[in-house]
Amino acid sequence: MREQDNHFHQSEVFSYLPEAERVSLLNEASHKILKKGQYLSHQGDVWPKVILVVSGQLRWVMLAASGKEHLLFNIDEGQSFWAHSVFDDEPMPASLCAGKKTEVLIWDRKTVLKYLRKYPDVMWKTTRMLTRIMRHAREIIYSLAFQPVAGRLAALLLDQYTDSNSDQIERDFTLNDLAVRVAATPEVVCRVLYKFQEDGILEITRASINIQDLEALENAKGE
Amino acid sequence: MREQDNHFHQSEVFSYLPEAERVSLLNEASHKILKKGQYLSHQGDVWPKVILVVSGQLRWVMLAASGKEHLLFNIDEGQSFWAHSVFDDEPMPASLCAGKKTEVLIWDRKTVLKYLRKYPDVMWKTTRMLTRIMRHAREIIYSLAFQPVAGRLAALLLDQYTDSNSDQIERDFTLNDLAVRVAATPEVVCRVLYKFQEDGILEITRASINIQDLEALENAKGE
DNA sequence: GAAAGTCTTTAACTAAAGGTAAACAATGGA
DNA sequence: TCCATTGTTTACCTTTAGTTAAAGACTTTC
Repeated sequence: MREQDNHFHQSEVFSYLPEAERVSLLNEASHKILKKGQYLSHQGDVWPKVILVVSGQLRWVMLAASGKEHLLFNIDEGQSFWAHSVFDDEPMPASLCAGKKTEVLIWDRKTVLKYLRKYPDVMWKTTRMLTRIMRHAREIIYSLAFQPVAGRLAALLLDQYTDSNSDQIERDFTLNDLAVRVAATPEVVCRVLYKFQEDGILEITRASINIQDLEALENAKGE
Repeated sequence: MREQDNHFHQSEVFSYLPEAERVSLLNEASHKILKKGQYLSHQGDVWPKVILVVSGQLRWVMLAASGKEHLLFNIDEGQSFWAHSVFDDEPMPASLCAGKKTEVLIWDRKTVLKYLRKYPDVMWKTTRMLTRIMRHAREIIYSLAFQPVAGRLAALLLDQYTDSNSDQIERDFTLNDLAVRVAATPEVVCRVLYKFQEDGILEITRASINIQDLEALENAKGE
């Protein structure tokens, strides 16, 4: 087992397949490298694929008619994603776009099903994965319906903070990146960030954001 | 086959089971009658059940810490619902509450799985159902992120309109019922409705809402 | 290193939505 | 019938968010 294949062997559903089958399925994957900003699939396409991000990051982005966009979640290194069309043959409800240079493995539905059909218990694991995504969608709806921008932004910062392990957050994202995640504009995000600084919750420089008062930030998040 | 069991035999996943199995599964259902406003399950409970609404209506309602609520969708007569806990044993992300007097059939996870396990292709149908719900959640997120209250309300009215077949909508719902669905307040809903009337899109009386200009309403909905 | 472009920050203004309160209509019991 | 309750409507005010514009900081490219 090659080291770079670990992500695959430990992935959410496939890890439950017997090893021999896993190896065989891995051999049937096609391989693609995306440049930053390149699209893997477009909203509206019927695209019955299963993917695994080997390195880099994909973004699951919803596009509005007006041209605005809303980033629902990232698919990071090691994570897999089962396209909606796999299950119902309908067009995709959002687009997959590389956030940086990204390497992915791709399988067709029929390839994956060929393996899953033999293992009903593994097949059943896909329902757990879909439920996880539904729960995530629920959180997004909750925060849009009940939380003002400040609350959603606080939640997002706390997310970043838990990923890194210091209370300093590197600013390797733009204000627009944040805005697209909390369904707001860069100007509003900027204003809210400086409001947090005024309240002693954050300290902002051009290179980083420091969390000064974790408890207050949790509080701003609500609940 | 009794007439009142038709809903079950034609339901989203179970209809794919062989008839003998279906009859047997139906016999294992427990039966419950809910009064209007009564809860079948509460947000936060682990509740691994599958249900079918025989008559009446259940509401899938999200509760905020503040006490506000947001109605995500209704489960109407003949529709089934697979609780999240069935798939992942985690607490339910919202509550089920009867919108009127409602009769439901209820199965435990283990009962349903006993049957499904024998039919992997039927089991796979659950993924299609979960995907349908995910797509619905996506629409809700879309409208919260990109549409103002007026757009969401227009979409909801058009929904009601397509259900009835006249361009008159009976007002058998309160302003609060509407507000809870579009994540707003009754006062704002009222204001928007009368704004629509001003624009010649609707005609409002205390008993009904008339659609005067369908195209303009479609337009207000966006896209 | 200069120029062009992108990103950040601030301000002033506008629009949208929520909160509160009060008047009014309809409904359902007692 | 009257009263209490619930739902509707309107007005006024506050808060929140979006728009526009402009200046400054940083990056990239030539």
